[in-house]
Amino acid sequence: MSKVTIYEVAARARVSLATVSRAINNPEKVKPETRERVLKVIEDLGYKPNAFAKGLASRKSTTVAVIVPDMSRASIAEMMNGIADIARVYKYQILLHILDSEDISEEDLLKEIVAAQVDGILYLNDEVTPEQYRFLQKIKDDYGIPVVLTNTMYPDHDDIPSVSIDYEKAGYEITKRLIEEGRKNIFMVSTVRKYMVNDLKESGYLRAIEEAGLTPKIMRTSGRVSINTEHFNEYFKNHKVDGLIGVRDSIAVSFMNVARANHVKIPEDISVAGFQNTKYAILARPQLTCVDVPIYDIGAVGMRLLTKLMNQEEIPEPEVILDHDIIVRQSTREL
Amino acid sequence: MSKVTIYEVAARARVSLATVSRAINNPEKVKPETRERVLKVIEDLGYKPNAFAKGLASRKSTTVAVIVPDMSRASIAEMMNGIADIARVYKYQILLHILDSEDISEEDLLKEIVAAQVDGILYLNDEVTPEQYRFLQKIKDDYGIPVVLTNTMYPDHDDIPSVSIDYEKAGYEITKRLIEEGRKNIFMVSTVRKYMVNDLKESGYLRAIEEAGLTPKIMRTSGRVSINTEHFNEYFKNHKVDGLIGVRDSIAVSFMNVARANHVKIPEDISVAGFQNTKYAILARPQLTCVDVPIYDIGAVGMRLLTKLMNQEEIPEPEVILDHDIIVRQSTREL
DNA sequence: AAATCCTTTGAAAACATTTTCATTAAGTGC
DNA sequence: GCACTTAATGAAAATGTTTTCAAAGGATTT
Repeated sequence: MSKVTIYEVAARARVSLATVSRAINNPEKVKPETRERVLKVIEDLGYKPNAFAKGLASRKSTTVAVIVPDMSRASIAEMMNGIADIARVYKYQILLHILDSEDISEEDLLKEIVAAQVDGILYLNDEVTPEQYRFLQKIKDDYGIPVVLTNTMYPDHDDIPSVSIDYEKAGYEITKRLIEEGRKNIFMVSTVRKYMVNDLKESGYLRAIEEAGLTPKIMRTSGRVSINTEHFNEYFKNHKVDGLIGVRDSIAVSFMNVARANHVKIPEDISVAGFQNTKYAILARPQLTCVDVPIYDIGAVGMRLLTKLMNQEEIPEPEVILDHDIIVRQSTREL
Repeated sequence: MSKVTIYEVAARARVSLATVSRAINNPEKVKPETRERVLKVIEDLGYKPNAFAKGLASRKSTTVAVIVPDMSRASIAEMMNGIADIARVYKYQILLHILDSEDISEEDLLKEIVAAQVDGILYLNDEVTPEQYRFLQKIKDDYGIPVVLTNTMYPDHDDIPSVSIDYEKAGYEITKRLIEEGRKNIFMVSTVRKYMVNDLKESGYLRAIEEAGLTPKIMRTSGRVSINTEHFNEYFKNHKVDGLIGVRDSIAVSFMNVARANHVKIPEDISVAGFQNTKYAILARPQLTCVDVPIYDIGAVGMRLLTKLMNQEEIPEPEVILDHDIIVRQSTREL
């Protein structure tokens, strides 16, 4: 059956509770032969310490809260894999919070998380509003719970550590690549809704465009693929375009679909590039050139960073920037 | 600061601990005016009950464990959204376990989950081996923790409730559709690794093929898109094909890519269909005809079912079958 | 041989709730 | 006005650990 407690283990091993607890948590503090005996009994009885009692007594939960906006986004899901792998290594459990589309009651979430007594928080939202940032600071300061941001950053602040790539640089590089191909009318297609990471991509784009003396052209569209088709058809009827960078792979792919339906050749007429290097990029025809974001690693490194913070270890740098690549495929010209 | 306990609330409201507890958990058992007063103090102090103490004393965690094989699979991720939405409604927390690719030590996982004192378990793996099934039965029987399977089922057993669509029927219907288009050489492309759901899809395919007096042709490929290209090129050089059904959208899409690279016209020469109705199906050209699996709903219904089991409510039917649709797009002929 | 220091262990307190049981006060029926 | 029920509350036990403190015993030093 279920409930075998530390009492039974203690009785059977003819030791006190304290010794059983020590045999489990501080093995070096108990005589080897007693330890053996205790562990044998634990094994025989299939004893597993009650997590609540443990958490209550030790004031540690070995649990981290992971807050995500929407699990169906490929980047979020892949980050979860990285987080889970590292969490497993360091024996942390993951309490998952998926934010409700609109009514994100931050106050409630805060309460819930604090009540759950997590040891740390991983915040995966790629948009961090000023309110959200303050709210995370509050958790950190008032409750002493460490927080790590992944795949995003909050400019000019480094009191909350973050793990990301340099999106500005990536935006710059991918734009530069199209410029080097000789493209003159390069659009960046971003989202209507403002995301921090997309702003950074845009900054990088602008820097490259201005450096080259070209005119920046930013179009904003819905994140929804189905709407894009019409939107693109409408918009690009009146705009000259020979290069296009989507802030997400899916945006770039849906643009390619529209372009090809209009008998525009890619990459002969237009070079197209995206961000993220998801399966969409590979399944598309032509295959999509894009910035490869090491999203699994971002999750893994973020989790690792959090474990350090939870153990009060020193961290050398609160803003971790991972390397990115540019994967060149058939949607851009060769140089 | 952090730790405001029930003692402080009790003191401030000039009542006993018991009354505070009741005001929160059994409001009808305390006089309205006392309740008001207590709740006011709770509000003022920002009191939130300690989850560990609560769990320890009440022997309930209001937490469910969700076990998934790999979060980056689109179907898994979308199911999580459904699960999380329902969990939120019923105030359950989600403890996420992502199985490690190969070394799934079921024994350890069992221990971990039982130790975490979860009230229920949602098992999202779309493959359930006999060992895994026994292991789930053990959790259910030995520890009395309810378990629900989603997007899969275990044939000839109904002691563990499941939520899924009728994959056999779906396989039958989509095959029938291609037959009605006049296709004679219809392949099903399945995975090398055996999955229960894929077996069901194959059964349905076989039934339709045999009914029509055609020859069944099942090809097995890796799940990995990158490998498929070569594999397809090789295989279909020597096989006549005018219809193809992929057990996943991504398989169907990668086949279409290969076919079109070989100047095969879709749907004129070959009709192609897939399963799941993911974003891949919409981003592909031609857009993919496929079985629409209500994956969000499967997650949501599974979670709802679990809440009922956790509250010892009667459940009318241990095997819930949700409806599916067939979404006809441009990768198949019109009828 | 005494003093000191480790090592090993156990008793009991602490952790923050829920829940049971008892008590008091108030309401109801006759 | 009395017995009886019901509503509201509090005291204390129960939940299963970890951790502190003290003690006992053995080894080491002087």
